[in-house]
Order: sequence, then C-alpha cells, then structure tokens
Amino acid sequence: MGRRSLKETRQKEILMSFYQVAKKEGIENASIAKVANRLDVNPSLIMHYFKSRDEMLIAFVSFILEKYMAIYKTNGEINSKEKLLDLIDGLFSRKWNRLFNDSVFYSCYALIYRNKNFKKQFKTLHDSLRKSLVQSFVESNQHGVTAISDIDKTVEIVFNIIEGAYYYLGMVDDKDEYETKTEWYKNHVLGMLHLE
Amino acid sequence: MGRRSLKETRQKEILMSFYQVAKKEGIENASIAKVANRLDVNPSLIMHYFKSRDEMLIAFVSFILEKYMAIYKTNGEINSKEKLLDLIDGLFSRKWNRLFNDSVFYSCYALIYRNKNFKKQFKTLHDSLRKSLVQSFVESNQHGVTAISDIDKTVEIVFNIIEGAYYYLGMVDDKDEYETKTEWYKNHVLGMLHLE
DNA sequence: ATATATTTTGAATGAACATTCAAATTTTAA
DNA sequence: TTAAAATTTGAATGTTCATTCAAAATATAT
Repeated sequence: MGRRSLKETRQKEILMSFYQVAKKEGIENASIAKVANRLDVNPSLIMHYFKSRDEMLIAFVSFILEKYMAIYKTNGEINSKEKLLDLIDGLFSRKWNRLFNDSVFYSCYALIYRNKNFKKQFKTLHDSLRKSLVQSFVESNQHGVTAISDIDKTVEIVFNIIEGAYYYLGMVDDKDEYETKTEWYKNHVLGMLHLE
Repeated sequence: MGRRSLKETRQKEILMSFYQVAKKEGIENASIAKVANRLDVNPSLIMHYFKSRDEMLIAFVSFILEKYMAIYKTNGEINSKEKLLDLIDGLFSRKWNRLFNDSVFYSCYALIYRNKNFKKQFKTLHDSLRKSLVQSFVESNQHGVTAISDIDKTVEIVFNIIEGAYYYLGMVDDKDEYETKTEWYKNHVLGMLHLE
C-alpha cells in the first residue's frame, strides 16, 4: 500500500531541467531554485529527490555521459566499404556534437581536474568508445575492407583527431570554414586507413 | 602631485589570486571575497580595480590567453632538422600543459559557448598559434628540412592532434599510458612530415 | 473507509554573494 | 607642511544560495 513511486521519472526530469538551465547560465550557476522554477515546482522537492546539490551534480555527470555514450551506437557489422565510410561520416557529422559539444559538456569535463571520480568516469567512457571503434576496425580488416596493421594505435589517433576537431570547431562560427576543416580532418583519417 | 598609481600591478595581483582560487574551487566559485581573502585585502578593494565581477572575468580571460600565448615562443628560424624536432617536442612536451591545460583553462573555454566575445578571443588566439607554426614550416621547407606540400592543411591537422591530445591526456593519470600515447601522437605527426 | 507511503508545498534558517558608499589612510609633489 | 590623488578599509545593502522541517496533499492497497 501507499503511493506509487515517481522517483526515477522525477529525477530524470530534474536532471533535464538542470541541463537546460546549465546550458543558459553555466553549470555552477544552475541553482536549485532555478531548476525548480523551470519545472514549476517547489525547490524543496528537488532536495527530496537529491540529498544535496553535490549529489545532484554527480547524478548529472552520469546522465550526461550516458547520453554521450548513446550517440555512438554502431550500425551493425562493418562488412563493406560503405558501412565503414558511414561510420567515419558519423564520427565527424555535425548533428551529434550539436547536442553535446557545448558549454555543458566542457564544463563537466573541466570538473575532472578537481574531482577524481569524475575523471575516472570520463576516462572510462572515452576508453569504451575507443574499444567500440577497435571492434569496428577488426571487422573491417576481417572483411578485407581495410588492412590496418596496428589497430589500437590507429584508433587512438582517430579519436585524437575527432576530439581535437570538436575542440577547435567549437570556436568556428563560419559555416564554410567549419565544413572545409571538417573535410580536412576526415580526409586525413581516410588517408590513414587508405580509403581515399 | 598625488599618489603614484598601482593600478596595473594590483590588477595583475588580483587576477593571479583569481586564478589560484579558480584552480581550487572552479571559476564560477571564485568569489570576490575569496580572491580578496587570499590577498589579505578588503573585498571592496577589488571592486575598486574592477567595476564588477563580470569585468574581472573578462580581464581574467584575456590574462589567461596572454599566458597561453606566451608559451608558444619560437626559438628562432627553423633551419635544421634538430630545430624542427625541438619545436615538435616542445608542442608535445609535458611542462606547458601542466600550467594551463587544467580546470581553469577548460572552464574558460566552456565560456565561449555562452559568450560571443570570449569565442572570438579564443578563436583569434588559436589562429595566431596556427599562423606561427605555418611560418615555421615555411622556413623548414625553405631550408630543405621538409617538403610539405600543403602547409595550411598540415598545420591544421598538427594542431588538431595536439589539442585532441591535451583533451584526452587530461584524463590519464597513469604515467606510462601518458607517455606511450604522447609518443604515438608525436610519431604520427613526425610521420606526416616524413621525419621518422 | 482507512491506513500508509509518497509527493509536494511553504516557511524559515544562516551563510555567502556582488555591490555601494563614505571615511580613513598613505604617498607624492610642490 | 599642505593639497591632491591614489589606495585601502569598514559597514551596510538586498539578493540569492543550499538546506531543514513540519505540514499538507495525493495516490494506492486492503
């Protein structure tokens, strides 16, 4: 007996609201009052679902990383050149960094330098993204699409280029420059894989 | 007549204190009171030298970018393979990102997504760093050290790799992993320049 | 209908915040 | 030694902050 729990739903709603506020005003300026206000709800309700703002921030970082991870979904076995090119295109596509390569994500990233746990979480995420690409390259090698000799090293460089790209392109407003340089980065990767 | 102005000195002291506080507690948590406390000075003194916290933050970002720029000083004409290798070593060396590739720098970077002026400042800085490397490659080409065909594109990729490296290596605590991957990144660049 | 568990509110706390202002102190040149 | 200009302090402002607590409202199972 008793009332049905809304805990998980409510917590996700709250984190989403936190995200929206953080996007506009910065992560540290996303106060409980503002997050509550956005949901048209009493501030103390938020304290009911998260013991403290700190705990909320911890949950938020996990929430962000979860979403980030979800973008990198493989579209099945890499058994043809087309599939591989699609994969690479996806890595450099504009849509997914529109979602996450913004203020909020880098603000979270900045936290790793002051918080060991955040650092570990970020590292784990990035390493698992790398592992996923390793797997794809193993497949494309097996199907004769590529002949990559040192897959680990190659994947490391590829992600290095992707991450550097998002860092720099975050500063680029000019659409032409954005596209030109994205092409440069992507072509360099294709060159590495002998796919030009 | 009247007293000699300490404005510039004091402002720099204040910004340095801001930096120290921001390093420990995050940029947004670096309050005027804390910055003043660290200098053993009255908080209103800070308001005397900066009209508002906002203006202080603006000055701070310029201050950070200035320091960042200063690290990239070229050691004269690139007229030998040794000079070029030194230059590349420097770009990947651990010392300079120890100073700036930390919480504070990325927090500042995160601001570009909410502030057009910061974005422009960051862009300008990064582009001028790129220009400086273009110049170095022009020299190394002229002296027959390298035979780079598309210097602009090459520099773009090189910086892309450096920036990606700092992003990822920020998460790496393990010394061996740090060094191994740094070597990978650097060797890839040397390969691009046919300098292995 | 009643007991119960959960959601939600509302009021109150004290601390920290940016900012203001006037007054005090210190240095400098004439 | 005096006037001027700058530094520095100290007290006060009202706002926002995270957090607490008790009370109210709501839904669910028996």
